[in-house]
Amino acid sequence: MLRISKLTDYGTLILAHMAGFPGRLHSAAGLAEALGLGLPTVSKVLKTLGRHGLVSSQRGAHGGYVLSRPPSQISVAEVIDALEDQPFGLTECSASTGVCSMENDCRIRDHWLRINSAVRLALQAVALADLVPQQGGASGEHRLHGPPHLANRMTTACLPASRTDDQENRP
Amino acid sequence: MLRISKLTDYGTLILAHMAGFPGRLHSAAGLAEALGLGLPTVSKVLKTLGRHGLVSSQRGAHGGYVLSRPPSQISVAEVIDALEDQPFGLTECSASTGVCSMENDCRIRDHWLRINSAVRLALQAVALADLVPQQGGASGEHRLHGPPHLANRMTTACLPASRTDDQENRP
DNA sequence: CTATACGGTACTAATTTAGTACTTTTTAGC
DNA sequence: GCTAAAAAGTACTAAATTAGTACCGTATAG
Repeated sequence: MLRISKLTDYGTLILAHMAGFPGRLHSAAGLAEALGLGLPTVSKVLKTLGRHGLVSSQRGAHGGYVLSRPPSQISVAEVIDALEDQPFGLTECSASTGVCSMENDCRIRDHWLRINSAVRLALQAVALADLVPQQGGASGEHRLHGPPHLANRMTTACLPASRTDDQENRP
Repeated sequence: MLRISKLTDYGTLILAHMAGFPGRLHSAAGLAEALGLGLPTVSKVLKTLGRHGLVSSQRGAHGGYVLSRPPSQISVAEVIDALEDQPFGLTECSASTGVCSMENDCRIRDHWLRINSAVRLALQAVALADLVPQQGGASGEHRLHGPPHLANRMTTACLPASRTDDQENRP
């Protein structure tokens, strides 16, 4: 339903948070704390982001993650590409070729391809740096931390969020 | 994952097909046949589209469905609104208010709202008439039927946004 | 050499989506 | 009227996805 998955939402949040501290090393545990997310979940997301080259990792004690590139050089589209399993596209036929037997005869496909491009351009136009309001600094000027609970902010349109109070459903 | 559901995809296909025969009454069975989809499924989609006013129905023997408005006046965004359960929005927080406890503190939310708007605009810009290639023009030759199987053509779509100036590139 | 922290894989559970079945209402045609 | 075609409504079952968790392996600072 035109929604991004929760993990992608978490990823965006994590990266936007990191974008507020350019160059700083963040441990998965620290990020989980700061954002109010579960450690296993944050870990999972960071591993995936690392595999896609959006963050670089430093293993061992005192290790952690850093953005691989300046926040202005990483777009939301890339975050989505990294975290969503399927290739970008509103319809499967617009994401890959050969999945639909109607393909050659389908008059709608070309249009989906165009619609996809438009959507993608819009997403490419937004960089992580744009998601950090008072970012200019670099040091801890923003307060993103705190007891966050965005338990379920993401989803596209959808998520259930369930909770409302502070800690409950966060494992 | 930024994808539209299959039912929405079917709906788009059905409506685009109908758009090729303006004013003509189509029975659910006839459409199912022409598009190679299951009758129960087509019925379900048409009922929903009817409830949202995109098609008008005529009950009883020789009944059927017709587009409620000219194909140029129905946008893809409306089709999505009618068939997707959740309200439009890439993230839940951008679709509704009050679902996320971080809301007031979330710096990312405003951006998601902007991104949503951009995506939505892109979808509103495409009308059913645009999905019927040789339609208004004159040839009435379209052959959309056949054994279709659009098994899963639709899926993710991601969303978009807009921010940076445009670089729109129209593929 | 030990504690910390990332990396990979696999599994289970929950949520969503799709599809189907059955019943009711409406209307054209005999 | 009666009958058949066709939409409308409701509910349920099954399938597919997503989310979250666990566990084990590897690297490194002190």
